[in-house]
Amino acid sequence: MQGTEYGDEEVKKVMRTELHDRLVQAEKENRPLRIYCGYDPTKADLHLGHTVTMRKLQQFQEFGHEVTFLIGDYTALIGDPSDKDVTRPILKEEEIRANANTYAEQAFRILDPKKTIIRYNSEWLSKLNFAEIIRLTQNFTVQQFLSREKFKLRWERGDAVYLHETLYAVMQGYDAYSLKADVQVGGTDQFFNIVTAARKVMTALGAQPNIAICLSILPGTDGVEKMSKSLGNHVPINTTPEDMYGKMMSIPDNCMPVYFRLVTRWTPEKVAEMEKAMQAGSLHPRDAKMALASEVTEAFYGEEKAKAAEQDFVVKFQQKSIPDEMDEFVLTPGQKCLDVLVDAGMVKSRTDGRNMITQNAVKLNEELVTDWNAELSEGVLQVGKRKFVRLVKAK
RNA sequence: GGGCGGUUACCCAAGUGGCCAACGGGGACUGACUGUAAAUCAGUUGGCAUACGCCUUCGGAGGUUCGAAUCCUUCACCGCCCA
Repeated sequence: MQGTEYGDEEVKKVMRTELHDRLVQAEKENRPLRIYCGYDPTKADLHLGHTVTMRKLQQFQEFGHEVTFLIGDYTALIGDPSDKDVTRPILKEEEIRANANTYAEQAFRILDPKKTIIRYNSEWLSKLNFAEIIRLTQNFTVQQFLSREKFKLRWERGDAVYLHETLYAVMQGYDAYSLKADVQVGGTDQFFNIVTAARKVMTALGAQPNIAICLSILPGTDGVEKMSKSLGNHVPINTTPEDMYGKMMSIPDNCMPVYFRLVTRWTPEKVAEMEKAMQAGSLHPRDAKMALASEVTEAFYGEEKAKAAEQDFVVKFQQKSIPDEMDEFVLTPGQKCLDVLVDAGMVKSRTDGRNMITQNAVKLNEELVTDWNAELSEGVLQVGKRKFVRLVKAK
């Protein structure tokens, strides 16, 4: 149950008991538990935040349970109103399909492809007829939806709450029913969808309600907002080991504990131990964060590449020396420093380049460049802390 | 359908004829300090120009004026109220 959060101790207790009972029941029936988590293919790239639930799925997988990775191609037609306080733009079907394709591939960096069942919810949702939908919605009152925080907020502000948005939770409930799910994994923002909607739909249709595993929301690299690409505080999955390691090092100290629980493979004992050591002062927060960055990077890229990424980080940022690999830029005779900065894409404009130079941000071979008309020789040109380019002469 | 209010740079937001490339805040970037943490201090944040200055920008188009983000006309979008 590491990293779970229900906002209510009672609910947590109930879920814990139910999970225990269900395990016993499944054992008797000589079958594994059926676990699932749904992902709406609304973006092309996944980030670390998405992997929180995948990691939980993976843990179940390790214990031999049956895991379904559900791609919400049909729910993506609506877009989950849970995590937004504004109406979502509606995606085109082609976009959804394109995104869906990249999802599974990225998910398999965590989940075992051989043990994972991939399903699309259009499979059953597209077959429902109007009468069936009416019967499903009879289980809910408008008040239930209006009392949800996100809808309530919009209601009070006088913003639109569209009728179709209420169907999202109903659809998710029908997913759980169709999959005969024992357990549904999701973020705390899924609490309503899982606990209220899915369990109700399942019960109404005569099935055993599924058990919710709600996980805390992973904050972004700013340490405050929920990780999301649009806020620019995300750690993408499709990136380089160096970038991933570096991004991990930029998270604030105070959100390390959340990261420990949500994105590492560490046991609760190990986490407790590290936190204790940090408090006692025997573990430097920086070293703890490096361990965290290594662990996360290793989970995606393997031990060897993670070690290399760490080395790269130490060299580049802690010792502030110049990295081995960087892009090359071929000098043209007569080209001034400012031209090089602009042409090599190191600065966004000549004005910006001038500012950088006057702010002592430009170095050639570790020597400050103060004249933007200087003609540069071969070597390594650096702007700010992390932009490097190797200047070479034309052959 | 009628009345009123709004649309300013990445975001929020001030500006209601010249002193406006446009106050302030947030964010971002750079430097100092450091652990690519936090906090703090200093600077930059339309483009071109090593300066003087010039050019483009305040929802779109047109107009008034020596001069417009600011006034007028019109179009588009958004919000509030009445029907």
